Amino acid sequence: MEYNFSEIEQKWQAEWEKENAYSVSNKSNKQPFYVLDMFPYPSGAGLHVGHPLGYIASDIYSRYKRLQGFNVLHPMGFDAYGLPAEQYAIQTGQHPEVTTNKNIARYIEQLRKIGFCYDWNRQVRTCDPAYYKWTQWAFIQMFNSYYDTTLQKARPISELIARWEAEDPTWATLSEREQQERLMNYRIAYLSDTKVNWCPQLGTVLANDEVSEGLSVRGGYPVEQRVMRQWSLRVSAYAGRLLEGLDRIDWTDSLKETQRNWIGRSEGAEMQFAIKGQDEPFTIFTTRADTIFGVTFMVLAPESEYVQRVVTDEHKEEVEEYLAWVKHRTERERIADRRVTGVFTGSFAINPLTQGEIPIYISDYVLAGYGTGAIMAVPAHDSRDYAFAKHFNLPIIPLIEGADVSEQSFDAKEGIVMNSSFLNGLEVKDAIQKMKEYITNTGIGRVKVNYRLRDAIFSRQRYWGEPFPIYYKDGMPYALPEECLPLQLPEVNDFKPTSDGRPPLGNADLWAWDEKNKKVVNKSQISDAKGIYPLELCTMPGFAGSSAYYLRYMDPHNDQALVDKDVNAYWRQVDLYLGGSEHATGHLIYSRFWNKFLYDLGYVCEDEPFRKLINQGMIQGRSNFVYRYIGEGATGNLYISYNLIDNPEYKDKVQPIHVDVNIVHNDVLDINAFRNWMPEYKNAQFVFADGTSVEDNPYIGSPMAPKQYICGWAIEKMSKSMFNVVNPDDVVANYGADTLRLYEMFLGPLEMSKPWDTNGIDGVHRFLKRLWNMYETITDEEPTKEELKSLHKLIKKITWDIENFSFNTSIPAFMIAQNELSALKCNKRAILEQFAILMAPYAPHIAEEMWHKAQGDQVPSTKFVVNAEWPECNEAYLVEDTQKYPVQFNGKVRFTFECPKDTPKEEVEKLVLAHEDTAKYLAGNTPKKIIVVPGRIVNIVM
RNA sequence: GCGGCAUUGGCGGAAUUGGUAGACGCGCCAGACUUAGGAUCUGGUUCUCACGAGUGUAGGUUCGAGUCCUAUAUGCCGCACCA
Repeated sequence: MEYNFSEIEQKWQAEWEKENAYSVSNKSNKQPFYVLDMFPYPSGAGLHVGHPLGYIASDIYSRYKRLQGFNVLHPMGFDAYGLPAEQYAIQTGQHPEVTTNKNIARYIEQLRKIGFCYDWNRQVRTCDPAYYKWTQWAFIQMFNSYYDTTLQKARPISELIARWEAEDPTWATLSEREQQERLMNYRIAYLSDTKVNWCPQLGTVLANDEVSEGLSVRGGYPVEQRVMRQWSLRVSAYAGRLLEGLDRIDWTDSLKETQRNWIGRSEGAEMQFAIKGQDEPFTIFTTRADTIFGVTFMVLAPESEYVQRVVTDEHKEEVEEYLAWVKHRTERERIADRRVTGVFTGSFAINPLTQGEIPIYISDYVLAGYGTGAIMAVPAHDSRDYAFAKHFNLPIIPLIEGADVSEQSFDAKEGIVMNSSFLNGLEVKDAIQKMKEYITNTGIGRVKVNYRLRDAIFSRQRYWGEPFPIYYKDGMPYALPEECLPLQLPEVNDFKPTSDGRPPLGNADLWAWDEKNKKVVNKSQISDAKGIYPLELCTMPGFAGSSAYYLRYMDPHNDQALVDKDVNAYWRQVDLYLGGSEHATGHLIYSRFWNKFLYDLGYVCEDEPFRKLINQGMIQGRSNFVYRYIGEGATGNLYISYNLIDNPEYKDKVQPIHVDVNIVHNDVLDINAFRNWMPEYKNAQFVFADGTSVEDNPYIGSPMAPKQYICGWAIEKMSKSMFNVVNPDDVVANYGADTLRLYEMFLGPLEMSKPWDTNGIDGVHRFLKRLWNMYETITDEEPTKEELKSLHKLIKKITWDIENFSFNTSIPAFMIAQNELSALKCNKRAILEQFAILMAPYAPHIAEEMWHKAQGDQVPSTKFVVNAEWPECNEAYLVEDTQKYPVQFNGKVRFTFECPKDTPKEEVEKLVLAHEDTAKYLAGNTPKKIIVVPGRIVNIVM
């Protein structure tokens, strides 16, 4: 019987849906297990074969755990807010919600076809008010909390107020506005004037992880620095805990390193330097306190608040000029042009140890956002200080024996210290330690740990995002009462910023807060007297909605809490999280921060959200090329087969052109499809692999004309412009979901990046067909020792593979076992039943069918596949069941019809001719021949 | 510059705790069935005529190394004027 994958897969998908087979209960005596995929942003392009890689792996693991008796939570949802839908809205006027819902529908359809065991009842969408209610709720909690540095955790800000009321007599004397301003310095979600990454083309602010090399990650537009009043989240308060938490979770080393890098802990000292002629000293941060005897100048960041204090009158003009110049430089220019720049302030600092006078400079190589925005420069032992000293002709004092600083600085923290008074003769490491003790004891400074991690800027000047549950009274922000959530995103008639440059929500009319009646009213009514105030115009960034979605899946329909306490206590945390490493410094930092915050306030029971995390590799595209002849006498219509392009007559006379990989099979071009692909290739002529141009027969590789045009190939990013996008729907239609699943796993180790190469998928498909045939007749005989041995080897191997996420090595194991059993002519029920169960996580549809067959269930299927070829026909239909799909099939038609089992050859031929589908396609023509071959494929040749 | 990961036939890759290197698949070669093969099945396929050699390169540890150590090269990824 033919392996009719599409029939089998549709049948079981419908069955699973009908039975609600994968819905999960929060009440169970079983042990819980939570497997999560990073939810996708539903882009307009739909899924390509790279997307399901991780989903397939997590699905295998989920099904395995389920078969082991765990209660497995395996949900899916959509990260629905984002720039592309909004950009599209600006261009077309189409509401982002419409676009987004359309894209989501397409994603769901694509995902369903692959046979995942998601509990769709738990689907979440970040743009759904019932969902973003809890995003806004979390924001209010952050607004109403502060970070207690003694307890090292977030506490309600009411505790801070109570303490000030009790201990600080000035508190009561402050006006409400002054009190609010003071509180703002402590809130975990706070408003401040911050230097931000402003992207003019996108018209919005971006977080650090959304900017790369001075360009926006989305769109690649230039980004400049600007000071704006913005919401931020005090992520930096959690830097230490985010770092230390990494030691307790099971993530890959590379990902942990990336996060450690991003958090950037460095242990050093803060030291105070007096300014000559002033009372107040200023503070610098250094990790090399031991080099203080080599300080020959000081440098301030241009934005440093110390600048105005130290600039003398005669240098004022020069300094202002420099500051203006720095301000105008974009981030990109700064990165590209790293020439030494700077200016002298006219002031001198006093070295606290030598009492020597040291000139103070301003330069943009010192960053305002790190440490104190001021440094002591030791040119002999810091390459940046060295370059600066050389440029301004400042002295360089070597402090380490044997270090040659005539050409470059000696940055290494090793060697014996010299020229350093009481540190002389010590190893650098010991000198650092001794100096730390010295400055602590003398009070010159203190030991300090600094982090590179900055607070997350949380405002976006965009429409398509969560509105802030915030209104402004007397210029200060106030949170909406929790019971008023969600604050729904209002309608606007224009998605662009307003003409006076305010964010798009400035276009909304119904956008003011009536404090007394607790409702949204028209903004024309705004008046302090009536207690009607303006609402915040910014929306939240993309990471807001994705920071706690894993908690919401636990209890998605709860309208009383983000997640019920008991439910949270049952699932606890994500046991296995799968997704791309591109989220290492964004989502995976923010989520951990968000979770730790909720943990501090007692809303969740685990400090870390994701116990084990695996990064699946990216799937790259494998592009195909044809080679246009551009040598002498070229018409632009001649294409040379890849195997010939190095021949002397063609060498350097061909131009590679991307060709759609979907009209290339195993690197052989479908020449008719190529001619129909685009008008410019309509009259294409070829030099085939055999070196001739004669086309005896239009069928590729036909025996009557063994003409093959071989394409070249290259590994590139999968993208539309390279014509190398492979759609999973096409693979499912041609080979079935089970083949797709097995093949994606078979490609290589999950974590590694690898190209999608369709060559080779036939091998996996063949295996399934062979396996299928083993279930033709099943006996109740006792299995032999050999057969059992083969099965048990397989059980051991598959178990090990899944436990170790080594899915790629399972497919060979299945193949070997199938081969062995088939060599033993094994068709015993006991064996085949077990085989089906082992296959179930990997290829669930065929496994269900096989298992039912092994159980002796009636599984009727008498369909034949008919392949018919029409040379003249460009359009044809693929008929399956009762549905009719148009296909571009190069003059070939494929459809199915029913016919009793074991019908003789001649009888089948007659039946084919008599069949109504055949009649439809024959359209009065008489076929040259009908061929029935052992695989029960019927070929009709016209 | 700092950090992480990788490197095995024509190709993707396997070798799980230091123990027969190249499993399995693709491709290729030969054969069978066929008007035909683009279907299916069978056999072969690291290199070398062979002796032998062989896991990027050079050393080391070991009875034994793809696997451990040292150095080095190449590629990919992350961070990067972070004091």
